[in-house]
Amino acid sequence: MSDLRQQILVTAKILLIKHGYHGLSMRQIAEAVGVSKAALYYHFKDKEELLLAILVAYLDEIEAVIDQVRAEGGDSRQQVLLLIENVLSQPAEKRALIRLSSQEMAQLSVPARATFDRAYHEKFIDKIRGLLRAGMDQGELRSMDPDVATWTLLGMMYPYFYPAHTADVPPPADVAEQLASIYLDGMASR
Amino acid sequence: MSDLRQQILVTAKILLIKHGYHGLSMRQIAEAVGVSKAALYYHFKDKEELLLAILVAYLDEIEAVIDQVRAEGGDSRQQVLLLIENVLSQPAEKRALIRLSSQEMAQLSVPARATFDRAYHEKFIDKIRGLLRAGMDQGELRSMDPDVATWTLLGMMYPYFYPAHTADVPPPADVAEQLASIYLDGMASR
DNA sequence: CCTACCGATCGGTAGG
DNA sequence: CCTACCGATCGGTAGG
Repeated sequence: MSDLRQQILVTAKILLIKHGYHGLSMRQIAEAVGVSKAALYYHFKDKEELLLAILVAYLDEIEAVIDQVRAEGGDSRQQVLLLIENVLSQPAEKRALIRLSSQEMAQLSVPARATFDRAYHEKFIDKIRGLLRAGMDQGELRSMDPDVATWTLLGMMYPYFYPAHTADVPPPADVAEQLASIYLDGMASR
Repeated sequence: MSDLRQQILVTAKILLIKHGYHGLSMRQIAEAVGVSKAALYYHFKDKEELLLAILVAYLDEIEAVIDQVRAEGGDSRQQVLLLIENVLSQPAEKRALIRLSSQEMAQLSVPARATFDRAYHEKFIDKIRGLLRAGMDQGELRSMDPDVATWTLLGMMYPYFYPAHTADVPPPADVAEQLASIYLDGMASR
């Protein structure tokens, strides 16, 4: 992986967060990096491949966060708290990327969307669902549709993936506590 | 309000949901309506004003839904259930617009964003927060930061504002029940 | 003079 | 990786 490729990814990621896929031009990226537009096309087949590289690289980071939470042990309820804390304490830029993943998916071509969707579920959704399902099996969480449980947890964090809420800093730690408290009480086994 | 203006709004709304702001051209809208591009510019100063008109018109619909829920009475916990049921049973197109509102806000110019932001809070966020705060004052909901309570409720519904989840039909009624159950148990007074 | 458009084209920029 | 371009399309506006 060349230095320039890395530099392109870093710069393009920042611009993508600010402008979205269609609002961002290859010309713009090239100028920000300080290279010609052709240089971008040397490293990435087209605009879509560049977007995909940014998003998939980020999915790897998310996966690492989730794996770390699961490895740190504790029961599933502690893991949910830890997950919320870890996700919300990410820098605003990283949280924005989670939102962009689902948001810009619709802009992808059919094959690219299929590729991304697979990684999105494998590295992100399925991992969280696995954590929650384990908690249900252990009787630590109430038994319900694991998909609804997963998307509810993600959804609760979603507002903090928008710039409007973040003001470019992570939300205070007590927001994570409040979210965890609502979710865990709502998901308590009965 | 002329017929053509209405027709433009209806058509542009559908295209906006599919393509997003930057992915949608005035040309495309004009062709879909069956008029010239100049006709669009007769009714709307520019592309941004058209987007704004679509979103603000939809905020009025949301406001009506919330007002209706509050008018139907019942305690705040019943109103939360009713709100979730009503929002999730909206057609996929309407739910997609809620997501677009927050999503495309970032693409607006500074003055346009200020205008929209005011309407967004007045007709949507503040109404829900008012409902929840009333519930807290009555002791029907646990006392906590009303903003966190509001965004948690909205966030839980967010996944169902994405096409990936909706498959163009409303989620089954028991999803609304499950969401309400998690939220209301998590928000139960203690 | 008006409202409600039209066909054609402007200067720039898109992805490649 | 660059310079020099392309076919097409972008948002917006001219005169009538």
